[in-house]
Amino acid sequence: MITNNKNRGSIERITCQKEIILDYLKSVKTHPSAELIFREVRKKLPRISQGTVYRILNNLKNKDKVKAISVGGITHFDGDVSSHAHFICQECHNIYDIFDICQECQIIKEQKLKVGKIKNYQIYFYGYCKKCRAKMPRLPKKDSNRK
Amino acid sequence: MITNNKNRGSIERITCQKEIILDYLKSVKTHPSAELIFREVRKKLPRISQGTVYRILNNLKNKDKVKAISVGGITHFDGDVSSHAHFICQECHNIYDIFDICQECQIIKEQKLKVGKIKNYQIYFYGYCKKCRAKMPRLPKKDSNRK
DNA sequence: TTTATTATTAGTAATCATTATTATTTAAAT
DNA sequence: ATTTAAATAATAATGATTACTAATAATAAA
Repeated sequence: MITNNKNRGSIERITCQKEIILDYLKSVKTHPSAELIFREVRKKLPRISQGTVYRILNNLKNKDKVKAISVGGITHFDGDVSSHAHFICQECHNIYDIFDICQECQIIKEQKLKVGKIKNYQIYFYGYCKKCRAKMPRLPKKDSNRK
Repeated sequence: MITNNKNRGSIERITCQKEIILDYLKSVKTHPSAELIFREVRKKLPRISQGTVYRILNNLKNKDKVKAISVGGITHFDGDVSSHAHFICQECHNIYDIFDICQECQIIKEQKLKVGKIKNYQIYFYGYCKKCRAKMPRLPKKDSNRK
């Protein structure tokens, strides 16, 4: 029989796993990894599996409900989807939010390039944050061989 | 006995593996992954190992001889270390160079932020390139569940 | 409310890029 | 030529992420 559902194909279901993961990401100012999100969410849902966390995070990302930030091969997630950049400390690996940058760049405002239209963008700044700089007696060696 | 070598600590040796990898990266306009670099370099050095390629690429990156570009969990390398951004096509996954952006942004020019000094940065634009757009009858669905 | 349907999940195994290890090789200093 | 330690090749290990499958549970239909 014919359904009245306007959605073609699969219907999205509301589950508490989705809600708790999104609520957690909206509640924190940090940028947790999937692994950390899994550990935190498991406090509320002890039976949740890692695969579920990864799948839900990917779905949220694809729906632009969260942003993904790649740091040293690990994906971190940001519940704040407003336009902003990130500063990543090469010592403590903390991720800092940088607002007030995107309205300056004409390219970002126009969202157009010769090669194609910009759907999305990511800006990463790297350096040593002031906290870490204060702790350093000298600057670290350039080729530390570490990622 | 005391050495006259100005370098503190380890001495860097010149090897053909390093030279061939860097020459390859300088010669191409594309942005190959470590895996592809390994396959290409092996044509000249059939006995080179993957570990060597990864280590040399990391060293080159740490010495700012090459740039690393992270796309979908895979690290790609760019022999052009001049200031430029990248446009990544979400369909064909090609990486396009975008020049003429960095001189616009005051923050990038000043290299200073409240949180710390900018040593380095990466700008990624995402979208569908014109080539792929021409092939598409309609826009793809948002949540394709693919990375 | 009960039943049927199927999206979603939990648990686990598999994948795959990258890193670590170690014996061997080799560039360069003596 | 000999020495020495940096670099390599080969291989194993790691670890984040994905794939798979049987069980569960959110909706729709009866």
